[in-house]
Amino acid sequence: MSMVSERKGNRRAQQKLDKRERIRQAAWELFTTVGYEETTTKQVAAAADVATGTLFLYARDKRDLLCLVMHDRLGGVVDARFQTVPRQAPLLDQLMHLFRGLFEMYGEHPALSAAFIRHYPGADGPNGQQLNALTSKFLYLISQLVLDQQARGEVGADVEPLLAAANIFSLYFGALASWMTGFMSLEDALDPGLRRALALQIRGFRP
Amino acid sequence: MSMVSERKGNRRAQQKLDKRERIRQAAWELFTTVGYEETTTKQVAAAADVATGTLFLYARDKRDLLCLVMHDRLGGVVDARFQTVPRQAPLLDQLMHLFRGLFEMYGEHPALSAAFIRHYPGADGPNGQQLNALTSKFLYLISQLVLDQQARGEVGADVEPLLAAANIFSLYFGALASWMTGFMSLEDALDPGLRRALALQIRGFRP
DNA sequence: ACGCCACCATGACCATGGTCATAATTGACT
DNA sequence: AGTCAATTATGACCATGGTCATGGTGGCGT
Repeated sequence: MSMVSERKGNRRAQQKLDKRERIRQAAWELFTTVGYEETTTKQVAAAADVATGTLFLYARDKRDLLCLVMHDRLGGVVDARFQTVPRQAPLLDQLMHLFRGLFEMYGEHPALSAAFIRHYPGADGPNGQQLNALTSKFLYLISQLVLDQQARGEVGADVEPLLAAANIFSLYFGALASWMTGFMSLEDALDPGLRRALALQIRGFRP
Repeated sequence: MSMVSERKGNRRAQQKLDKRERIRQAAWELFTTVGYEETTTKQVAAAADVATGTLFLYARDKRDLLCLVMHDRLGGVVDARFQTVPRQAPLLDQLMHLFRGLFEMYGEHPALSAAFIRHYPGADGPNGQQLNALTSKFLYLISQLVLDQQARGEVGADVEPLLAAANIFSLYFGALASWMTGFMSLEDALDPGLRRALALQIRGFRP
C-alpha cells in the first residue's frame, strides 16, 4: 500500500469527489447562464458528463443541487468577510461589512440568488444540511462579535450572544425577503433596509 | 333586470366564486388529510369537480393553490387575534397574543404549515399576491400597536412604527424557520424562542 | 493474478405538474 | 328567438423531475 499513489490509496473516493466537482461546476454554469428553473436536471447531468440518475446520488433533488452549488460560494464569502471584519468598529459597521459581502455576491447573480433564497427555508437534503451547518457556523461567528462588544462594554452583559446572533440573522433574511417581493432593489434592501433594521435591534443591546 | 336574481344580475361571476370555493375546499381537505406533496393536482381537480386545466385558472401553480388555501385561515386568525389584543398589556404580551394564535393554527396541521412556510417566501402567483397584501395589513396593524405604545411613552418617539413592525415580523418568521429545521418543537419555537427574540428587540424600543 | 463483493453508475421508465387548441356558456344587442 | 363576441371550461398532451432494476468497477483477500 501507498508508495506510488501519493495522494491516496483510495481511487474510488477520488473519482467521487471529481464527479461531485464536475456536477457543481456544470450546475453553476447552467444556473447562472440559463437560469435555475429553466435548466433541466438532464442538462446538468449531460454537462457534467454523468447519467441522469447519477446526479441524484449527489443531490437528493434539484433543490438540493442548488444548495450544493450555493454552499461553496456562501462559505467563501463568509470566511473572507469574517477575516476582514473591522475589529475596532462599532457592531453595526462590523455587521454591515459582513452582509455587504453577501449582498454583493447575491448581486452578481440576482435571479439565481432569488431562486436560492426561495428554496432556502427548510432545506432538508444532504446539501441542505451542509447549508444549515454553515448557518450555524455563521451564527456562532456573529455571536463572537457580540461577545467582543460585551467585553468592551458596548453590549449589555445580560444579552445572550447567540440569541442576539439569531435575531440579527432573522433581520438579514427579512431584508432579503423584502427584496424578493420586488418592493426594493438589492442595494436598498441592504443599505437603507437592513442597516436600519439592525440599528433598531442593536439599540436593544445597550447596557 | 334584477327582481328575481336577488343577489346579483351576474351569473358568470357567481359561478366563478362557487368554483373557487369548491377548489379551496377540496384542496384543504386533501392537503390536510393526505399531505401537500402527496396530493396531486388532478386529485384536487377531481374532488372539486372541475377539469385539470380549470384548476390553473384559479391558481397559477400548485404553490399558488397552497396560498389560496392558506390565505383564508391566516386572515381569519389575524382578524380574530387583533380584535382580542389586550390593549393595556405591555407590547410583548400583545405580540405574544397575536403570534400564539398563529402558532396554534399552525399546530393544528403541522405538516401542511411546514409546506406553506417553505413556499411562502417569494410567492408570486395571484394568490401569493393576496398573501403579500395580507402581510402588509399585518405589518400595518402591528405598527399601530407600536404607535399606541409610543403615545403611552413606553416606546421611544424616534422608533419608526413600520420599521419596528417589520423587525417583529422577521423575528416571527425566524422562529418558524427554527422550528422547520427540526431543532425545536412548535411550542418551544413560540415560547422560549420567539418570546425571547421579541423581548430582545423590544429592549431597543425603549425611550 | 484471480475472483469476489460492495458500492457506484446507468438510462429506460414513470408519475405529475402544467399547457393549449378546441369546445361550451353566457349575456348583450337586435 | 337568433346571432355574436367574449369569457371560461375541458382534457388530451407534453416536458421534466425523480426512480430503480440492471450492469459495471474498484478494492481486497487469497
